[in-house]
Amino acid sequence: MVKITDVARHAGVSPSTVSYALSGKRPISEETRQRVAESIRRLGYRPHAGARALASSRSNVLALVVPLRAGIHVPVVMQFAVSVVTAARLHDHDVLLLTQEEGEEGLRRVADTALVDALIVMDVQLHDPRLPLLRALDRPSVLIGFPAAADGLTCIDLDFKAAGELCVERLAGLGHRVVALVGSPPEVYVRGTAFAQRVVQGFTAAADRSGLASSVHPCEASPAAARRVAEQLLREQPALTGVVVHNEPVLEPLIDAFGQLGLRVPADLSVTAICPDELAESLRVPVTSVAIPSAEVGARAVELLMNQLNGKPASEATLLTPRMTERASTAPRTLNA
Amino acid sequence: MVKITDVARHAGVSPSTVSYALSGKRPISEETRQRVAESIRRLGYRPHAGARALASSRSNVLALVVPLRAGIHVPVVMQFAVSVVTAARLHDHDVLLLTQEEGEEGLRRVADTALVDALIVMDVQLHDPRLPLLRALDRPSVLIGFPAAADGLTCIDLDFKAAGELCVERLAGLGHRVVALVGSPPEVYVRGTAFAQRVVQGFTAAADRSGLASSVHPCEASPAAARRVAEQLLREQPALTGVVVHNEPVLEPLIDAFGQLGLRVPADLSVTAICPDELAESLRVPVTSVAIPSAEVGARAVELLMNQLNGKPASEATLLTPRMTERASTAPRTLNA
DNA sequence: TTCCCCCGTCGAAGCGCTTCGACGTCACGC
DNA sequence: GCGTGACGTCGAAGCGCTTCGACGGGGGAA
Repeated sequence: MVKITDVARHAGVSPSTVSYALSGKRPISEETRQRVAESIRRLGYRPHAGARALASSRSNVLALVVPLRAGIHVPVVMQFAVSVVTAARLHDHDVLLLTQEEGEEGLRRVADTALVDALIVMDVQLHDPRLPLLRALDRPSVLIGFPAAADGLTCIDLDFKAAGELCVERLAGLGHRVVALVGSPPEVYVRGTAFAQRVVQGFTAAADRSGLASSVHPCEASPAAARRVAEQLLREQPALTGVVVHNEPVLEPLIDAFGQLGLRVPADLSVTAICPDELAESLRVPVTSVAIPSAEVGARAVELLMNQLNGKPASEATLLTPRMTERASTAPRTLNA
Repeated sequence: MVKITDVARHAGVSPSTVSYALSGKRPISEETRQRVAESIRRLGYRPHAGARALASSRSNVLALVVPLRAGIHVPVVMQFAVSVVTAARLHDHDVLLLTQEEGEEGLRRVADTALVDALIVMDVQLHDPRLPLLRALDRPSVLIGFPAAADGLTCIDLDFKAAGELCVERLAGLGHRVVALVGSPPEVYVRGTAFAQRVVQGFTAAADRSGLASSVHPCEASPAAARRVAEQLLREQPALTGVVVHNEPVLEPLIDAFGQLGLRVPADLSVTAICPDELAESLRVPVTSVAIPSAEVGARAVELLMNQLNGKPASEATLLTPRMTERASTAPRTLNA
């Protein structure tokens, strides 16, 4: 293994000079820098990560905790993970993958052993048991999602409340008067997953504000459940002309089910969704949707951590403004009349 | 930060004794071990990962390279990643997540900096450009999937050829005489993804052996493409009664498309698939399928690495025997006659 | 009884890097 | 002309851990 002393000897400088040439933490003359760079290239030198971590107390690794629970949409998680890795690499950091299964002990372990410099935690619950730990840890962390009390914690997420509102307002703007929200599976609400609840809040608030009749329906992630919800909606709200869907796997089956029940989208029924753009675009009837910007959230989360690692003050809350893309699933109600 | 010398002092032993008590690499009396354990508990000691890595030249971290390409089914990747993390933890290792985007340089980096002890590489191509590098690297690696020449490399995967055969044989056993394979998107074959090609081989070989008329159809991962393939199949092979699907996102749309074209599954058409069990089970018509055992592959991959890290000889090839689960999508051809 | 060897423990020497203080040199301002 | 800094570099001191050789004591073999 070629080490820093080998490079130093080869370049005719001291090891510390090589180190400074590499880190830029002290001025090094252009000529020396060149010579060092050349020696590094020639010898194929790679600094030893462990030695570096020990000496600098920086591992240049971030922990990413991914959820495994029922009811979360896997591709979104994956896309998010990838964007975190990509963003981290831009800052010369790597990403350690932890599963939620590891729990608080896992977080404590990677933090206390100095395996990682900072943590990103996904799928935050309203009253997440990990919050006290994250506050107490001596390393910065970013939560994806907002718990009930976010004080002292850095959080980021799509503004799901605004997303819910946006979906309703769009329908209201098209003249729809009776709307329903088809939401995530019941267990997601039961365990207090913040983003799901926020969508409900936004949906309800906006419906009330606009004077719409509205209802909320959690829905299992299966075609059969979608079918049941569709039937139930027609039964209970015969005047229904607008549906907001916040449940990726159910979006397509639900539209199918409405179709089989004689309701065409968008002729008889307008649908808006909160889901990744790729999903919304790929359906038979492309769906007007609020995007879940996983890539942006991931990148921003990394930026927030980097700021903290570089001693900048931690901004507490970052809510990303939802953006809606008009597609083929929405139409003015006048057409249905 | 509490360090090993603190523990040693508190327990009235030397640091090396603490180290040996922890690692078990030398005999330590039960009494001393107890005392050390108690001190560790009391002081909340956690060994510094970097220091450990430096001194022992073992980071206890594995690299996992995940694919990002088009045409791969994301949930399978995610499930695999999770199983790798879980298995790694059982061996006191963590997992560093790399994207394929990082390429060979990424592999070299984490290996040469001693950031990781070993690597797991997914989505191996038949002529993967990373193979020479992996052979040359001074740390062990396991490939998920088989390249054209696997010599000197440890590989593991489902036996996709056998899986393709199994699907055909099942259909043949039910009396079907004309079969088709609906495969992965064209780009997957173009770039020489081993498992996709192996399925085709198995499918064709088994069909020939059984004297079946057969055809192979790559298919984009969209409902529209599924529809087109369904129409094409009916046109070109009117006598078709058996279909093998190796393309997760297309499985459901394809069955739907056949339905709309007047072919009921399994009454008119028997379908077998190679896909995760969860997918096969969740469809309207649960599909007879060969499971993709991501969890098992992940766990086994980790075991293989651990063996190599512990100095045991590296087994070269591990092919997992495919297992088929009978579900509702297959029926004897006599029924259709 | 004597010799060996194994058990249990210690001390010291690193592992390869970063960082701190120090030092010489040079340019500048007064 | 000399103090003052900034610049560029060096040497040494660790960072916290593992591991190697050594050593005293006790038990079994001879």
